[in-house]
Amino acid sequence: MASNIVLTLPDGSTRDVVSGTRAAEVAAAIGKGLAKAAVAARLDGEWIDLERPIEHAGALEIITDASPDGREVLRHSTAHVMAQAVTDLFPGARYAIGPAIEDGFYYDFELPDGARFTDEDLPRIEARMQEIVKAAQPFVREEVARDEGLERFSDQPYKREIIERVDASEVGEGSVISVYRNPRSGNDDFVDLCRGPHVPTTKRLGSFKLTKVAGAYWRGDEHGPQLQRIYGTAWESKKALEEHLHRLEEAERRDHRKLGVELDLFSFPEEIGSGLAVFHPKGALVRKIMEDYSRERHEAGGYSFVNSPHITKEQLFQTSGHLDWFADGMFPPMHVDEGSGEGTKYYLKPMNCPFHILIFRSRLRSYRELPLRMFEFGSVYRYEKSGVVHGLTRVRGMTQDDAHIFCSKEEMPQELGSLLDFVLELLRDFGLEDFYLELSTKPPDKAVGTDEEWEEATAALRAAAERAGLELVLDEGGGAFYGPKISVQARDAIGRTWQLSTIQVDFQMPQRFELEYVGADNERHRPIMIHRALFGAIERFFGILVEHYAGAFPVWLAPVQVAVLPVADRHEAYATRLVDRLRAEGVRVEHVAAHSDGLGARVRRAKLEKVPYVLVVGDEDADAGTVGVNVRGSEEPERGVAVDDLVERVRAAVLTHA
RNA sequence: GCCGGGGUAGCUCAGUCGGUAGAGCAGCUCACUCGUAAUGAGCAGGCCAGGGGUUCGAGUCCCCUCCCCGGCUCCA
Repeated sequence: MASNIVLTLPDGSTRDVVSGTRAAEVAAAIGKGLAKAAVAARLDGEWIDLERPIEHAGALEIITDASPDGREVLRHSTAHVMAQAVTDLFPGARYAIGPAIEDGFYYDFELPDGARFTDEDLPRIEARMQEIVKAAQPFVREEVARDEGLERFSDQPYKREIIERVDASEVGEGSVISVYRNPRSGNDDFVDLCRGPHVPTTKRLGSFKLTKVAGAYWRGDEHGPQLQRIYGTAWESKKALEEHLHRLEEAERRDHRKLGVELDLFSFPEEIGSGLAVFHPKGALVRKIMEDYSRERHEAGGYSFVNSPHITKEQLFQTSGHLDWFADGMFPPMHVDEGSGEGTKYYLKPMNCPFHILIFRSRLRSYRELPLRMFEFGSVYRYEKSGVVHGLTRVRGMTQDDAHIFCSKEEMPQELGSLLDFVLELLRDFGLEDFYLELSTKPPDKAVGTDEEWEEATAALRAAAERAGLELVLDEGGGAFYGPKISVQARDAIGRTWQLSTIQVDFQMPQRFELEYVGADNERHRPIMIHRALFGAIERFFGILVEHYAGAFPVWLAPVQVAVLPVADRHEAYATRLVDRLRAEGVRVEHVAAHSDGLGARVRRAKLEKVPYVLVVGDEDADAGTVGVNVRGSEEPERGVAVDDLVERVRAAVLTHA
C-alpha cells in the first residue's frame, strides 16, 4: 500500500507525493522546462536517477543539464556511450574507468593483442556513438550482489578489480554493487559497472566531440599496465559545445610557444637541448624590464642581494639532503680533477637555498640582523623527465626570483604576513588580479619538526592568508616533509589558473646546516627559514604573461612601445627628429622607414607585432608638429595629436602599468 | 620515463607507387614615394632533424639517437 511522503525542494517549498514517485514526475509537475532540462536528481544529497522511485521523504533537488552537476552527468553518460561504441568496433576491448572531468570525460581501454587507437579511429567511434544516441537506449540501473558482479564482468579484469577494491574499502563484505545496462536490439546489452546516476536515455546526449587519444596508466601507477585513453568533451547543447571549442581555439591563439616565434621573443634551439631556452633581443628586453622592476621592489622591501655559482661540490647537496630525495631531478654529476685519485664530483644546482644558507653561516649572526632576507635571480637546472618539458612553463634551465628569509620563530608570523602582501602587490603590478591561495599542511606520514612547530607555522601562514582576504583552499597533508606552504594561484585573462608564487616554511635546512644566531639573551638559537619565489621562474612567468596578454604586452612591458612610420621619404627628417625626441623621453621607439614598403604594409606589420602606439607622420604633421596616432586595439586612428600630448600619454601608461 | 602523433626553406605547409625538391609568406635587389592591416617585378634560400641499414636508386621502407606535439606519471 503506497503511502504519501513529503519532498522538500531547494526553494523550501514542499511536495506531497505518493511513495514510489520518480524524480522525473516531480520535475514534470513543477514545469515543462524543468522536466526537459532535468538529467538527474539528488535526494538528501545523494545522486539518484530521474527514473528511480523515491521511497522516503527528504530534500529533493532536480539536476539540470546546463549546471555543473548536470554536465557531469551528461559527460559521464557520454563516456558510457563511448565505451559501448568502442566495444562494438573493437571486439574484445576491455574497459577500465571512464569518469567525467573538467569540460569533458575520458575512458580508458585495453585493446586485444596490444592494439592501439589512432586519431583515425576517433571519427569512426564518434559515428557509432551518434547511432547509439539516435537509438535512444535507456540507462537501466540494476543492483547485483558482489559475486554476481564479479561473474558478470568475468572477461573484464579491470572491472573486477574495481569491484574487489570497492568491496574491500568502501562498501564492505556482502553488499551490492550497481551496474547500468543499455538494452539494444540484438541480444547482448552493454553493461557497465557504475555508481551513477545517468541520464534516462542516450537521446539526452549528442553534443560531444572526441578530442584526443593518449596513453594512461591503470590507476595512475607508473609500473602498472598502460591503457589507451580517449578524451572527449560533451555539453548540453550544440551551442555550448561550439563555445567550448571556440575557447580552445582562443587558448591556442594565446599559446606562448606560438607567440614566442611570431613576436621573435625566444626559441628553443634543438642544438642546445630539450627545455633550454634562449631569449631573443625583444624577449630579453621584456625580461630585463621584469627583472629590473622586481629588483627595485625587493630593494624597497628590505632584501639584500646575493649571488651564487651554478655548480657546487657534491658535499653541499649531501648536507642539504637534495641527493637523498631529489637526485632524480638533478643532472648527473661532472667528474673533475680525476688525475690519479677519485677526483671530485660537481653538480649543477637545482636550487639556490644551500648557497644562501652558506652566506648566512659565513659568520656568527645576531638577532639584530634578523629577519635577514637574501634575494637572487638564481639560475637552476633540473633534469625534468623527457615527456614533461613544455615551452617556457616547464624547462630544464630556469632562473628563479628566489629569496630565503632567516628569522626568529617570534618574527615568523609578522614576516609571513608582510611577505604575502609583498607577493600579491607585485603580481598585481604585472596585471594579474584574480587570485586564490592554497595552504598545504603537514603530511601525515613523514615530516621533520615537532607538531608544535608545524602548528605554529601553519597557523601563521593561515593568519597571513586570511588577512589577505582571498579565497583559501586547504591542501590537507600536501606540504613538503620539511614545512607547510602557501601557494598563490592566479587566474589569467581567459580564466585558466596557474600556480605562481610559493611561500614555504622550512624546519629542515636550518637543522641540517646547524644554523644559529645569538639572541638578546646571549644564547644561541636556531632560525626559521622561509623559501619564497614570486614569479616562480622568470621563464615560466614570462610565458604566463605572454598568454595572459595574448602577446599584447602593456606599454610598460612592451619591447617596442611606439613605431614611427613616415608616409614618404620626404618625411624622414621629421620622423627622425620625432624618434630622437621620444628616445630622449625614455620611450622605446622603432623607426620604420618609408623607402621599401607601402604605408599600409608597414602599419600592418606594426599591428601584427602588437606595438601599442603606431605613429604615422606626413605633410600635415611635419607642418604642424603633430603625429597621427593609431592605438593598439582601436579601429580609428587619431590625426593631428601634439607630440607633447603623445609623450604624456605614453608616460602615463607606463606609470600606471596600463 | 611510458603511450600515441610528428620533424621537408626563417615561418605555415604540399611532395603520388621508392625515380633525384615545391608553394605562399618572410628575406635580399630593383622600381614605386604612397595618410593607416599585404605595391609590383626579380633573386636567393634545402645534408628533407642526425646516424646506420635495405635498394640500381630513399624525403618516401627498416633500425637507433635527438628534438617537438597531445596525454600519463612527475612538478621536490
